[in-house]
Amino acid sequence: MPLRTGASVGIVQAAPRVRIAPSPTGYFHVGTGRTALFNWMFARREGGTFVLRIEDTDTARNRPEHVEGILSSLRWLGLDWDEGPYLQSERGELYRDAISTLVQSGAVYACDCTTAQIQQRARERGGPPGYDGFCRDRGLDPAESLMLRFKTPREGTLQFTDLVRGDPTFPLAAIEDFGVRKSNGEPLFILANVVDDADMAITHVVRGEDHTSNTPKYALLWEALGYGELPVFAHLPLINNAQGKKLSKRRDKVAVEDFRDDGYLAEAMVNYLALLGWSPGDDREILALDEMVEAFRLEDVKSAPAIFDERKLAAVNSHYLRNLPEADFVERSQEWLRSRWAPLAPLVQERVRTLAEVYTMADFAYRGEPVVDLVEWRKAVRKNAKFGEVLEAAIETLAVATWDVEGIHQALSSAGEKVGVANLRDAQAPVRLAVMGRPVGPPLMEGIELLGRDRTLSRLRAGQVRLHEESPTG
RNA sequence: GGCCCCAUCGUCUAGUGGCCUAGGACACCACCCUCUCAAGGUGGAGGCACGGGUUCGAAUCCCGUUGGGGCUACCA
Repeated sequence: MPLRTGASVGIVQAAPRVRIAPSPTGYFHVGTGRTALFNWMFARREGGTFVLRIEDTDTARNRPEHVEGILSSLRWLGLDWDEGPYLQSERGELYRDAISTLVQSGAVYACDCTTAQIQQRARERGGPPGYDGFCRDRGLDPAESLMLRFKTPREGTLQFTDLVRGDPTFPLAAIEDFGVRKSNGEPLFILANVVDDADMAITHVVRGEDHTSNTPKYALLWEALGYGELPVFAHLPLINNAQGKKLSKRRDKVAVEDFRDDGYLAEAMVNYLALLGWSPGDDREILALDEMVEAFRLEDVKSAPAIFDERKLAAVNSHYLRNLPEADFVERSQEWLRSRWAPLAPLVQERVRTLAEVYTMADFAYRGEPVVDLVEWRKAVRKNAKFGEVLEAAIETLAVATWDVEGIHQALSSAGEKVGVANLRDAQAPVRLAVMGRPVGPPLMEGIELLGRDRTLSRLRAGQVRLHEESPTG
């Protein structure tokens, strides 16, 4: 049970405890990075504790190896945590206890509705989508393998303290009977989240604005569990793309590790992220970590969303790069070069005759666009009547391929079959030329895997354009 | 649709009723410096979404309109 001295004693304000609670999705979102940064700055500024908790309750989706990606991204950014990582997957007992408390007090009830049934009823009702409380009074046995839902009050309002956006008020009637436990017995996000925040004595919940509407549910659960005084909230504005939509993996570059791989310095990344939604209140734009900590106040965080502008990030980055002592610059650029080279080296070892040849076998991985050997390109086009068709088919199959050597191999094979080329080699030559620019080089599949889907596809498309330009009509 | 939130140059922001002829940064343009390109320096263009109030005075307070975003899962 958390103890908050500040309110009751009124003299000693307890040191705040904050947390970052990412879920292992396979990459570390820049928005999560910024949330982590703000939590971290707040904790450091106030002499508080920064807790790392991995929210991996969804066993069907989370992969344990993804946790390492979270840790390494946090370390790269320089955001050291004081406690954790705590894994929710190892804290099941806590959630089960909380659930049985809720069952005993009658705060929750069992529900056997399927999603389809819920939607069906909503349609017939003609009203808003969402759960209608159908099972509330059916008295289903909560001991069964059924989903458990929280009995949300049907009237009244609920308000909570939010340091960045005033104190939002929600009408309780708008909050449906949300689920707290899956039918397989696993806790749902909101339950685990609340139980852990209480157990870890979190005093300030600093998270993205996308959680604002979860907060009433959070508060309801918190109260039902008898946890006492609610934490203070701070919902940070979201980071949007140029279209004004929240950054998503599907359309945008969002993974912290992608920025690292593209050659951004961690200190530049942190500096830029800090300035998204916050400013020290004066005209300073370039700030060292300790200067940011010194000036940081949650109350100064803006409540309007910000658009992520990579050009400005690049400007901040170039500033840091220029100001590096020469020896550091040498060291860090070498380190970056090496990280790209390491996975490639074993692939070219048995092909090069001199170390100098390493360069021409590897440059495709370093350049934005490959250096295309036009003599070889034309020769290959002449020899293969289906050159263009192969590129076309490869774009289609690679766009949806599983991104590993096996998946890429399958994609290229089926592309070859689709256009009816005699053997796999004929299907590969055009792809290799388009992607690597040369007829020889590292193994195609491995090279493509390393390059990544986006760059591979854009090179194939560039290849199609080149094909047209190279062969005027006739 | 319902609920919540937001609104200063293209973008990130300063601004919390008079210091605002709205400041800075990125991007853009011009010039200077310069063996090139950068970097650096100087200057320029560019904004308070709209309409009502409140006030001696509104970017700042209130209301409305418009526009935008988030949430609305047995994901987190």
